[in-house]
Amino acid sequence: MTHKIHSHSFDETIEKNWPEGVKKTRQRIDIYKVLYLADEPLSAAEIYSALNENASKEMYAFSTVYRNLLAFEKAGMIEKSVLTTEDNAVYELKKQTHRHYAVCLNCHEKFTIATCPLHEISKDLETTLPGFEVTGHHLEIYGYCSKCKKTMAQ
Amino acid sequence: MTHKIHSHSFDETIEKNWPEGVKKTRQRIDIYKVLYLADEPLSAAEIYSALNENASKEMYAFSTVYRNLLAFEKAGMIEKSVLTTEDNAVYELKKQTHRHYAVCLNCHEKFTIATCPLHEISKDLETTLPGFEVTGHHLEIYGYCSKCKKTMAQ
DNA sequence: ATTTTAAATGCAAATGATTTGCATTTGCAT
DNA sequence: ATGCAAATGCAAATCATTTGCATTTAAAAT
Repeated sequence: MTHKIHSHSFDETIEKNWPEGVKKTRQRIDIYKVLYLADEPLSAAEIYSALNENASKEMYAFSTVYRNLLAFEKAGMIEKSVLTTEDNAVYELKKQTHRHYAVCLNCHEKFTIATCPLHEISKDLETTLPGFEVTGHHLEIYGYCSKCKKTMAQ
Repeated sequence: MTHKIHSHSFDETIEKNWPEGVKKTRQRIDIYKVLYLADEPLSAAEIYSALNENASKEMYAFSTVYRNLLAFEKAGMIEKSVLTTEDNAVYELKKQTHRHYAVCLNCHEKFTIATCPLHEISKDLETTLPGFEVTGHHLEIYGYCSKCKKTMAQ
């Protein structure tokens, strides 16, 4: 996370997606990069750890992480969601592609779901709720994975 | 919520849906009844208020509400969910029919969505995740309602 | 390049939801 | 009726998240 080492596509991404009104600070760029490099939604604590993991840098405050996640969310850069099985929120960059998960209520393992139902739903919404502007959605399927079903049956 | 006055269909419901292993206590029956009478998911605080609203009865403890919601959830009697826009969980009885909402990120108003995509998704799941037993799901669409869009544009 | 200023940061303390330890009470099986 | 494991009530603990305030900093204005 030394921000002097930029991957080519990170520079492009940040260039394209950083909104006008959002002041660029060292900590914001680093938080953005943590989210950019993550392959799944991260909690504030995970982002905080990722930032402060590297002993060679100064530490960032927890409040800074939270305040900037809020700022990013308001600016439409990220999406926040809360899983039923977890007691904290998770955050991810808004991307064209996204995934949904089936979550095991027992072991909390997440299994990726192939389909995303947004498109059909949003069609219906246009007629049902005229004027409502959809900016995101969240789908979570829960139940028990095959492994846990066996364990719990015993 | 005086539990001596039972509506006919509440008695039937509780009779049919109360699982074997769950001990019936006064407080559990009252909590169940609050959920039964509610027309939308309730937070623990709302359930607590509904229980203790009536000055003529003894008070129930907050911990009792939480512990029993957990017990109900484990027993498959209720469903817990956390909305992105709220900072607390909400609970509702597991019923055949259920609704999803479009939530306004600004005013937090909830608009009912006509469609429920569970059926198509669960078909896909059977092939994608053999062995995973779906017990519930949660869909949330978010964005901005027409009223807030106007307000925020100014 | 330097000054200016509103916004961002760090820290510690506050908040709010939820959980837990423990002594007491209560379903319900014997 | 009796006994015991499970449920309750209360207060204190926990955990995620938010906030107040003094200090620093990005970036606009000079």
